Amino acid sequence: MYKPELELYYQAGTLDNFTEKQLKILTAAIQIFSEKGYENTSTKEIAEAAGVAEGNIFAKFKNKRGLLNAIIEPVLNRVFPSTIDSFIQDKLSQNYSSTTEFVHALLIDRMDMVKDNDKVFKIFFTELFYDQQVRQNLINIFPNIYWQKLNILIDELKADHILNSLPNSDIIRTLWSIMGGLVLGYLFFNQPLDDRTIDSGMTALIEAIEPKVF
Amino acid sequence: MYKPELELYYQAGTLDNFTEKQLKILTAAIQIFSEKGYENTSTKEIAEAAGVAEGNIFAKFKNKRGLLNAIIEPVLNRVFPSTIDSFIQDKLSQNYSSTTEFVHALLIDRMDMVKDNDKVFKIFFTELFYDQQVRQNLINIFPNIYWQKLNILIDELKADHILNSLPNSDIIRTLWSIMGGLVLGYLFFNQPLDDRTIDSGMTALIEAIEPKVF
Amino acid sequence: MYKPELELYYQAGTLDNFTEKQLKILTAAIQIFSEKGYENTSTKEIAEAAGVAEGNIFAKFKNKRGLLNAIIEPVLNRVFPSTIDSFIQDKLSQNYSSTTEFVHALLIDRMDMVKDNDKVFKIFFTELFYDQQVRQNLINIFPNIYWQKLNILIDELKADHILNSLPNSDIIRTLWSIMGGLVLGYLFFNQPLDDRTIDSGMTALIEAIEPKVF
Amino acid sequence: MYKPELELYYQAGTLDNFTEKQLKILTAAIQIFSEKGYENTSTKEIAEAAGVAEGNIFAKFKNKRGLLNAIIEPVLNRVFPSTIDSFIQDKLSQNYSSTTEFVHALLIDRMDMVKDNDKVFKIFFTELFYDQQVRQNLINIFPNIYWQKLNILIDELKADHILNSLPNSDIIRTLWSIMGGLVLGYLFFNQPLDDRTIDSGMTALIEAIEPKVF
DNA sequence: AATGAATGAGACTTCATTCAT
DNA sequence: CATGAATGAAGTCTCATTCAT
Repeated sequence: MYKPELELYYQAGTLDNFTEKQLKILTAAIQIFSEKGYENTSTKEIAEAAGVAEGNIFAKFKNKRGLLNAIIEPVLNRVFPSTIDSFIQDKLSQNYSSTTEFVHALLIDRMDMVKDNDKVFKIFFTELFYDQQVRQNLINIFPNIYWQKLNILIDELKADHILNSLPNSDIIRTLWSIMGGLVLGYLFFNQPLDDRTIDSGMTALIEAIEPKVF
Repeated sequence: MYKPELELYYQAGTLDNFTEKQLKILTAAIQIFSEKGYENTSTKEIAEAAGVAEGNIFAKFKNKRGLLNAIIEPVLNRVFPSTIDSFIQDKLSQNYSSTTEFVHALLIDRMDMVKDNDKVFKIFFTELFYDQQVRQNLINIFPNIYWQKLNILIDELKADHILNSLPNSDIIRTLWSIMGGLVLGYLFFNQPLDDRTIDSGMTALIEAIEPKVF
Repeated sequence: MYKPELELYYQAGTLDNFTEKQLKILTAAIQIFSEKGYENTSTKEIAEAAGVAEGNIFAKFKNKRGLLNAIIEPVLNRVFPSTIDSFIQDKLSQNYSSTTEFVHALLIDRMDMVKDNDKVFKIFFTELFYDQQVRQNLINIFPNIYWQKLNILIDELKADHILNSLPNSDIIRTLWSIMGGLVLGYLFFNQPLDDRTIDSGMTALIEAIEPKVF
Repeated sequence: MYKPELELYYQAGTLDNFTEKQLKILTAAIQIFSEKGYENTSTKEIAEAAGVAEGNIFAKFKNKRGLLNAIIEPVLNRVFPSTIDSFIQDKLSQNYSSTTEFVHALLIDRMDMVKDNDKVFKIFFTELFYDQQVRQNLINIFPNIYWQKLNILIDELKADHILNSLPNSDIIRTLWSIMGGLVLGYLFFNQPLDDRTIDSGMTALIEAIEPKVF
């Protein structure tokens, strides 16, 4: 469903604006940034790996930071909003009949996306923890309206006995803690992200957020 | 129990080898590294903030990286091993009577430590995700013997019906996912780490790893 | 026959790879190194004298040492081997009829080369005495095969009564002692290296190494 | 006759003014300067090798250059003048009966001195080629009066048929070329300076400067 | 659009020297 | 006399960025 590496961009047809050399730059940058980190990579190194002249980087991406942003922004602007959107809009209409179904809908697609774009996500998370600005950008992605909708959705899922009665913020944190644990383990600590592992995370998550039955 | 910032070092009396100016450097570095990141901080900036000549940094810490290591190493060499040790040795003898008790023993002290040394931990986690070497160092902290003991301990807790029957690796991942979620949320996303929040995380963790009762 | 300063490089067309600014750097470096010595010259000083930005030095020569090597290497890799080669191969075929002729063939060209590239040779000899590595490089220039050929040649010259019966090593040392005396006197002690002086050295050398007649 | 290393100083009783620590500094400096060169040696390194505090160097020798001068000056102020003096005054009275005798008187003692103080001489020659000031100091050692006396002496030796009729400057250059070849070969190129080698140099020198017999 | 030589600010680091103790 | 922490000028080198070709 998601295909390797530049997959995140293709979907929007964004890459149509890139020349072949610019795509080489982007690919090389993703490779090297993910290996050595943004700060430890020089533009010269990227140009050499891409097989182009250094000046090309600045012609298209304005400056080095612009190149990083071109990699990070799709995660920020496309992955998160669309995730939330599909979560709220599409999935809402599906009337989950069980917590398992709900959790499943959330997890599977996202994990595939991470695996298919692992280098991009590695860069994203690295910068997320390194750069206050990136964190702020992530936070700004979610305007109040989202939180309101999300809260309404969670309240409804509670009423339907899909979620337990913990505060919404706790449910959300548990959700991204488990998801984050899987993803960061995979990206940074060579841990598996196969079906069994995802299932296991799903089980833990369900236990934590489903209503207790008596 | 743990007191602010340089607390991590004091315990071992390590700071006895530091002159007053060197302590000022360390304090300034912790402050600025945690704000702007290691790569975005110049040694000149640190020296100015510390009110000393730049050369002092290199006299004591050899180079800029040595200064970072002086901040990170206590987390690596003292926090983690002692945590594991106390977890395995001390706690083992306590014969936990419930999952709640077991989880409580793990969480509370560590969270206090994070709160009291938040800048140091922020630097640590930032570098953990930024620097492959730091990750390797963290991994090397845990020799095989630890994993063996840990597995034995978990097996015993399973037999005592303190933990459920999931694979040990899943239990461990759930454990540090929930803990990590609390800590990273606190350090990087301005989320609370008060007693209520910790309790909530504890509850989620317990639900996920305690045995199901019928 | 040899023309001033960068002559040593031109012969090989090596300088085709140099931009105008890089040539200015090389020329300035030769000038200042020969005046003040490598260690007492800053890259900033060279850049200013060359009228270029300091960064250019490192773009072409990698580091300060690389700049020195670019000056020294032609002496090492081109002057010495070619001297030996021509000495062994070309000259051998000429069937010297007298010691004078033999000595003349050795001395004249080399002395002209020294005079035309005096700054470069001054730097070379300074570093030769200052730096163990340069000495080692010089020694490595002469593989065993050279020494074997040289010994064979000397033996033949002995048989032809061109050289006396002293041990080969003594003949060689006398040869470079006299030559070195002329060169070092010229380069470092403002002594003349005109035809008369060279002739005088030649005479002394011949007296020392020609066979005695009875 | 000359004993190792600090021998050059002892003779004058100069070392009476040195404390034990200062002697250690001097010894360490001679060792390290001769190995790595003056510019590549830090005062800290010397202090550590001497087992004293860095400040001691400056208390006695004023600055780093003062330490170098303390090593070089004895060569300059004691070795050369006394050599010349003894050459002119003492030896003159001996009425050499042959060139061999004359050369022998010059060479033997000097060579022993070099061997017994090899590190000091290595430093001296290195600096001689590296530093214009040292060369000037060496030249200044010989006031005109010396040259006049030397010329008179050489003229007398010519009249006595001890030396040939070459210009005095040529005789002098040949003399120090051969001597220099022996010494520099020994100090910088691991060549022997044993009796046989010295004899061989002596022979070459004699051939070059003795009168031709018919 | 593409090149890569050139720039120069600023980074890290070294090190001779000072001086309070 | 002895110490070594502290200084800060000066050094080498990196690197994002510009711009003429």
